[in-house]
Amino acid sequence: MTPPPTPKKPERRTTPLSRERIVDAAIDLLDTAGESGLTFRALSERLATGPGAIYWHVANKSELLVAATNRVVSIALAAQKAGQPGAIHDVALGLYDAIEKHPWLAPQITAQLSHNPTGPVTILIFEDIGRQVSALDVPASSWFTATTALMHYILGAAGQNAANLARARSLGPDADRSAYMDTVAGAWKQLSPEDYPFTRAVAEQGLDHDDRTQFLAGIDLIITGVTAGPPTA
Amino acid sequence: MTPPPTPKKPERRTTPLSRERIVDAAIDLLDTAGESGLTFRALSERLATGPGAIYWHVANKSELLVAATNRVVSIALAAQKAGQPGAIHDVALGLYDAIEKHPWLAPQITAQLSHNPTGPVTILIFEDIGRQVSALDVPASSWFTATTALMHYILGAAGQNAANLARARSLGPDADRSAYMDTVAGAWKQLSPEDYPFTRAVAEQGLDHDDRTQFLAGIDLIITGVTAGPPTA
DNA sequence: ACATGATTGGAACGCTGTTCCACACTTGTT
DNA sequence: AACAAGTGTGGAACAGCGTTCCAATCATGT
Repeated sequence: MTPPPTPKKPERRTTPLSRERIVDAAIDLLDTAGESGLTFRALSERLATGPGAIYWHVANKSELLVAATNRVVSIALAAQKAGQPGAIHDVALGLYDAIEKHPWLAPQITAQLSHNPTGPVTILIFEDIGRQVSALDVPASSWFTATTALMHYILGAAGQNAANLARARSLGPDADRSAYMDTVAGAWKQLSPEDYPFTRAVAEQGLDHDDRTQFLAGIDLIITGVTAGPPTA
Repeated sequence: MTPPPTPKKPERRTTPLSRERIVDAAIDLLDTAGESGLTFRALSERLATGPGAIYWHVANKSELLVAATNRVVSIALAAQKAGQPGAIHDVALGLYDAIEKHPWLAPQITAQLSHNPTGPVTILIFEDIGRQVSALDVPASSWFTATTALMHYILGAAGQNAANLARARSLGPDADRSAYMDTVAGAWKQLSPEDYPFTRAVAEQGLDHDDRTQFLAGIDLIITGVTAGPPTA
């Protein structure tokens, strides 16, 4: 509605290269080209600049990865209501879906849990899961254990699922997760019955083909443990 | 007792550079110099050879990491007896100790769970944990969920603990885990009570200073969930 | 004594994250 | 209107990485 040709603000240039734009491009690159696809040269090209310019806005690659992770996690956890029944499912599925959409996320989060336990990503997730745990009817003494157990299960299982999906897709666009799980079960059935009786037995009974149901079963298992048996603190 | 100078077997040369020796050196390098310390050049130097020679015995770095992981995990899980009460604790602590001794192990295992779900490391761990689960008095339908939950918790929690330990050591040789946990709790107490009520509450009540007890509490929590509440399959 | 094939180790290639610096552009002051 | 200052840019250059290549060496069968 106001298109005079360069009036007062000549608009520095087309899209002036901000930290936000860099993080956006980084996330896009990670999603499309994978973890190893994020390089400063590829990023430069996509942003139509040189590698040096990026370093004006971002200290190094590590900080860039933290920022990208933080952004995605924040969005995933943004819309949560506390205290409601099934609220843990919402938080868990929020992370689950984010990790499925961004397969690089799970390794990144676990790496940041290790390298920076007081960092924003760590606290964001811990707080969000923990809030649902504290709404459960359990003594405060088991909060930490319960939250930790849930967090590790969510990140591990969701990461595993995302990896399975990515692998299934790489085997051909027609093959879905279901077909891929059959492949895995098939491989497991080849194992020696003497050395690997359990894995074979599980393979025989068939792997679950509904990933979300399987994931939530694990969540419920832990919740059951939390509410059923605090061993008298 | 038999020191004739080079009798029949002149002994090719001092230590002829086998795949086993390479893996040994790699593990040593990972333990002492960390994940980023394992390079083919450092490895060459330690083995008194060139980078090219290593490639005769090992296809690439990825395969070398798989072999190193496999070796350490195999040893950690070697002495396990099935079916005994508390056997899950033994398996869990076996992995826990191995990860504490080799801080690079947890990230490696989770990466291999993703990249190669039918690989030896994956199956080794899954089988060993699962065997203890199947000895529990639960229906076979919950075996997969229970084993998965335990596996992810063990790897996540043990990895976190190892990272904490490494971090504590890097802050000074006198500081132990206990002092480090106080540091973390201190940082958490600085958080805004409005945005992070749960994390603050947990920090106030103090973090557990006995890492193994804390770890086993999580294991027991999951086991309780497994035995108490299969929600009527 | 020779030929063969299994090993070795150093040089070289392409890639990475990162640093450096000469250049443009915007802005505030005269 | 002209200039100084400082913010932002982008391309060149560096060290180090995994990996490949190949001429030289060793152990061995003939």
